[in-house]
Amino acid sequence: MGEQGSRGPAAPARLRAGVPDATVARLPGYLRALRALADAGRTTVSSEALATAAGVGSAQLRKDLSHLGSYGTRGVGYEVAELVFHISRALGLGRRWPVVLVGVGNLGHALAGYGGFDDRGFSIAALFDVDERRIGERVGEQRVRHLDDLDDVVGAFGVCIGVIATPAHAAQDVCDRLVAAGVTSILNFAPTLLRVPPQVDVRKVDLSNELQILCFHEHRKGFALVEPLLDESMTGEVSA
Amino acid sequence: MGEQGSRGPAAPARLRAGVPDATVARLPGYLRALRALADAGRTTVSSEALATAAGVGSAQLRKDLSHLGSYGTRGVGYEVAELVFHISRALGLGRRWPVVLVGVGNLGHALAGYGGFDDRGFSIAALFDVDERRIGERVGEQRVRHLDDLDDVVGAFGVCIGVIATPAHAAQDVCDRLVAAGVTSILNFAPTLLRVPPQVDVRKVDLSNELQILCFHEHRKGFALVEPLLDESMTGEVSA
DNA sequence: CCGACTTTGTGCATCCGTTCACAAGCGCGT
DNA sequence: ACGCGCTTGTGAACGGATGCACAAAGTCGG
Repeated sequence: MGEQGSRGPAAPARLRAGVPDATVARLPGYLRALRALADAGRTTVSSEALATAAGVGSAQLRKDLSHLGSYGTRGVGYEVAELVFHISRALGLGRRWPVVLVGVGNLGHALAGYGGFDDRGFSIAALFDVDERRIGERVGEQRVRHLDDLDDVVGAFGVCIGVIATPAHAAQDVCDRLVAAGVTSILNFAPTLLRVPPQVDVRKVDLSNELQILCFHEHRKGFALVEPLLDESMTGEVSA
Repeated sequence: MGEQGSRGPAAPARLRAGVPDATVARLPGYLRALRALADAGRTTVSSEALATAAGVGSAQLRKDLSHLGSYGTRGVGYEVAELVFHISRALGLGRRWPVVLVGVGNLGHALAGYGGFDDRGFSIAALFDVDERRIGERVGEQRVRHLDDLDDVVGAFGVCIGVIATPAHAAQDVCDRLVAAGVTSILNFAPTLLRVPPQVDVRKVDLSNELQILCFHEHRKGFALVEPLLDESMTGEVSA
């Protein structure tokens, strides 16, 4: 993607196209912090205050926001409502996004009942499973449908986001069917690497991975206490 | 930090201490891919094959592994079992880590029943909630205990990892109690930013965040189809 | 109307992570 | 025994992200 030439002063310098991934990943956090501030009655907020509320540095916050445009007032700060609007629009939350969820086991139930969906901008278009015993079961406002109906639902609602909450062994097959039906963004809770065509985005959430990462740091903390600067030669030959 | 002089062949150059975070975050993925290979009967694997299985580039895999040591054989590849051992050890998975889970709602149930825990290296030391109606309920092999018992359990099992699966409004309080009890790593499923002392690690998993990030890319795809190179001037004045 | 104070937006330097490309090392066939 | 081909490990270039520090720009009080 070639974005060049921000030099032209006549052009309003729209760099909307080039929002770095790292920034995008933080925008939802800013949005949440802003909503909390709005609920608390604040109408304006400084970069310092918002950054603290979102858990980042103020310089980083300003740089992130600068990628969306100049929506602050120097000497004052940002207007909360305005910033919410602009961040929402940058994230594409202007419309309501229908989402399909596949796999209505323990996790699927939890996700379907989670506030995170209907909360802001997302609605569950349908729940799917392949287990005959679950078909027809009511979960929230939806009834569980058979995965074979996927194409119909995706077509009818214009769904482009799918959530996979199946066991690992079924995930790739479900993924393929989602992609075939036209879904182009997938959130995967199954502990498997999904193979998808290049135009499809996948994000993975894996409990086990996260625990192992925490575990590493915990492990290091332990060593930091006992032997701050020694290398661990004695643990080098446990095998054999 | 100062690793220079690979010229000295006598010094074994132990850089175990300096494993980059980005590398650590990928190690669990390598581990999973290696286990899959082992289950398939493979005893050795090249960086190219393992990288493909883990969804990364081969150069990145080799560099990541080089941070743990030199456990490959040139011209051959890596021995699967050996690599599993070394990565496991680097992650601190040599022992079994007890974990406490707070919040036994929909999500808590799902997490407790998830294979990811007992699967590899983790075991649930106890489940906690504050809702009297849930105290005593059996979930898996555990009974739900009251959060007031937290200190006892953490002390008795030497727990240092806690998982928060409560509603957002309760998360900070639960977090404080976990930290006070001695927990130093927290996996947070509640959509809130947790305030913790600097020595405590927090990782956050947020459904809504992930969906919004996907949403952004989906949003961009839509524009890419309609107007590949135009900037979106007409969407600039939706307000007012 | 002006000057002092506040806060944004951003150039710049730095750091970290990724990728390339290749020399070093190992096994194998002859 | 020896060279050939394969794969690792890593130096080095590259690109992106982070944080600092300050000029630009606005508000507010006098």
